[in-house]
Amino acid sequence: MPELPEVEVSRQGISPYLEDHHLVQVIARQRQLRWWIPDEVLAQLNQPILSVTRRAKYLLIQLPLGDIVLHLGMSGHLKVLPKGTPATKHDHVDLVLSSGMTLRLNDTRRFGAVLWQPKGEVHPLLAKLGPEPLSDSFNIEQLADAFAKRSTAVKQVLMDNHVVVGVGNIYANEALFKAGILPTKPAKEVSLQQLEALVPVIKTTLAEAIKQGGTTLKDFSQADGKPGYFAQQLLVYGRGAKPCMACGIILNEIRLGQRSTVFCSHCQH
DNA sequence: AACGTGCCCTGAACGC
DNA sequence: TGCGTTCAGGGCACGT
Repeated sequence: MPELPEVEVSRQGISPYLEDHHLVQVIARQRQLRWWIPDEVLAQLNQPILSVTRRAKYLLIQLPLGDIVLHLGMSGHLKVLPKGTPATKHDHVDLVLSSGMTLRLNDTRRFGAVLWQPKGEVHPLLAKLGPEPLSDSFNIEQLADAFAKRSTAVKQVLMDNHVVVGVGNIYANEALFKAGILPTKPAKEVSLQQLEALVPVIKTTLAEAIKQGGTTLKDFSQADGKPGYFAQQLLVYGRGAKPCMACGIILNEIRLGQRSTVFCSHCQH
């Protein structure tokens, strides 16, 4: 389940193998992903790779004519392997490079995507995304504004990509616990004081996970070099019915918008 | 505009 | 043992 930190660490991991190298071929074994790049575009991708960037959980492989946009979905991960390495189950796409290496997308559940964004255009799926959580445009004023008219549970609003990107279910649970906010609280009822706690919690939690992932990551060219789930300590996620690490009472687990939600009714208000 | 629900997908865990 | 069911989850599409 790549969340934003894992996507960013993947970007850092694959970037040295892609930037300033030439993309010579795209091998598609499985096109039935969530979205698929037009075939006529695939035919023109023999181009140098300028850079690898990230927007939300999308990776952008920048070419002179536009960007290949990858999304890892729920179960996707990337590996860099020598050209010709036999494909295994769920190895759906290869980007073959002039260096003799290949970027390979493996995605068991196929919630991932490969898209194309022509130079100078923003793909419709990326056009309406909210601010990056680690940027200055994600701040207390912006979040207060986004929460102002929303009576939906704050956790669901936080996970809305139009409000802020990259806060998935795990981080939403963790951040709300750390900020002492009840996930079920209507977003518009979150106090200024709580917002002032929440914004820095999100930033530091994500930044710390990226930092840990970056140090965990050794060599993306090894099959096992993918970043696993970071050693970060989860305080509430996956700990329903277990004691709260802060106060010891039993953590509640409910479903909110069909997502597992864990919280402490004593520590969160 | 805001909100709730459905759907895509595989594999693991669980129940009978 | 071998079914069938449920769950996990990002995020868009759609109906109200």
